[in-house]
Amino acid sequence: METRELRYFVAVAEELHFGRAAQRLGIAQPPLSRAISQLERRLGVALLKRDSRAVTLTEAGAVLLHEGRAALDAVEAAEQRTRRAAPAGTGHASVVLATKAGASGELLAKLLHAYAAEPGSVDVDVVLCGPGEQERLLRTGRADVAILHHPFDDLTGFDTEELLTEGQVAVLPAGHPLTTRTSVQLNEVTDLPDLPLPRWPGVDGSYPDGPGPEAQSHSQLFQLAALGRTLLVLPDSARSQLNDDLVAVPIVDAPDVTTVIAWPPHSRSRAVADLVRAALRR
Amino acid sequence: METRELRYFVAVAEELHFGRAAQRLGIAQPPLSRAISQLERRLGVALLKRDSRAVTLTEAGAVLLHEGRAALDAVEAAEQRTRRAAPAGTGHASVVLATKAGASGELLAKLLHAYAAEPGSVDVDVVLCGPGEQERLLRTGRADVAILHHPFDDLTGFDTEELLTEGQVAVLPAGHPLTTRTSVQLNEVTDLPDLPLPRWPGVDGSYPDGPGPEAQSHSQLFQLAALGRTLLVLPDSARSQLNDDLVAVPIVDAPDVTTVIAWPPHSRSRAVADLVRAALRR
DNA sequence: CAGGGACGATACCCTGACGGTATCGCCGCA
DNA sequence: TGCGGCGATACCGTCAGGGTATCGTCCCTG
Repeated sequence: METRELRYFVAVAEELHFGRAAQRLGIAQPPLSRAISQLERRLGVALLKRDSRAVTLTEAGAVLLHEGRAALDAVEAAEQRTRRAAPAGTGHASVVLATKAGASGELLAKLLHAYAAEPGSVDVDVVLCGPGEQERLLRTGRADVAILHHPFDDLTGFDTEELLTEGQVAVLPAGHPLTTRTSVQLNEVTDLPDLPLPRWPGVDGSYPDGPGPEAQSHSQLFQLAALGRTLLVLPDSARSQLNDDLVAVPIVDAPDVTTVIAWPPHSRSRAVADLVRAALRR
Repeated sequence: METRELRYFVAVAEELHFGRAAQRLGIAQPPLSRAISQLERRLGVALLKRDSRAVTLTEAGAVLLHEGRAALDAVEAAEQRTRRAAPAGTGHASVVLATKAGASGELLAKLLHAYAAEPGSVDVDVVLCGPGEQERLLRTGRADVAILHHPFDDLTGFDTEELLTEGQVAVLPAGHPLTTRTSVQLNEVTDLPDLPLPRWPGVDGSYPDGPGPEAQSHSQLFQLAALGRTLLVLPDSARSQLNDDLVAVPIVDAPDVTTVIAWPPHSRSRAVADLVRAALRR
């Protein structure tokens, strides 16, 4: 099976529409139809059910969508990591570490400091990205190692080491009635009609529907929270970034957030291993 | 990057010889040369160093060999699992379980029995294979779940659950001087010139070099051991398969063998999950 | 030192896979 | 009953990728 076929199938399986998929792939619809039916013939399995008016996945199609995405990620990772591999001595080697912008700042600083002190340490390219994006970077080889947050990020398929477990706090504007409390319950804050949760752009840049305000950065978030336009639920360590306008109240029943350092299980990079070791010794 | 290019590169990287690689791929040498240099141009990285007389991998080439193998495995796994996915109700679904022939027989029987008793259990295709082969089957999607043995099999990239940890024994012909001992040390048995370790065929069917006899099956192994032609080092549980001609003596300093059940981390199969649960409840 | 052989690169040709346009067939809907 | 949306089919052109022949280089050897 060629990656081209996989890409074609994944596009159709995601769009469930040959025309749109073809457009997304930058080709015409007929060759796409042909490629898919040829793939089905070669596999000997129906992948899509085309009854008039709607395209749906068969059982096998769902499997191929799932496994195919993983395979495409692996191929892309091979390509990216090869591209980044320094051509034997030329140029300086480096590691790419992906982390959520604005999260675990102190921990990260300590980690980088500890690693830099190691003998034989190389440059660390820190990539700050939006929530959930680190996982993608790691799976597609654009990053070598990442700081992830359980249970928000999907850790399946990665090797991980736990760095920190903490509770979560509700961030409220100073003066809000609940700020007099020493702790709150999750349902007390998530149901507040005047303080909806903010909305972040997805990978495609569009925003999910909902009542909350749209935000693109952490500074925007904090500003919106200070203005009483949104509620933030953040890990405990984020308190250090709050100013006087904002008050953090622990949420007693919110799930604990575990910060982990993660890397692809087959990684052979010494730099990654050293980074992980430094992180654990921190 | 297309899988064809990856396959070509992996072949050359493994053979370190364009002619042989081309032969293995069933194409002529010139198109292979072209494909590789084109790949290098597109990646912008040198993958191979061709100084006269020898082809060697560059740093980047080593990365692509490693990551590329993983990617090819993932693509093949996608293909195999899709092919095996029952076309929505047609035919009976089944799981493929790979295990080393002759190992952990009792444990396996209990596991299968426990699983079969579960509500909603499906047929389990048990594939008996040579040592180390299960891992490959699992990585390439020809199996859904496998019984592996730490530290012999490479578990990186799999989710696992431990089932059993045991010591190892030396299997000697009845009457051998060491059979009077209640335990031995590893170096006492591996250095015996009269009892070399047997040799197994590799994946390509050829035998490694060495003094030991060649064997293809477990019954051959036991027969060779009984004839005093070879030494066997096996996990403790293998004692149940020995007859009177053979005596097992515990090796005090041999590493413990852990039997695990392993599956790909992104598996979504309910059957696999049920099997693992049954294995733990066994 | 000349000749041969091993090996990868280059030159050149040819086939067919893949993409494009035009059109069909089917279905749902006004 | 005609129209529009959508996937499949027919047909055609192009170029990517495979084949053969040959070259250039290096090493080995007589």
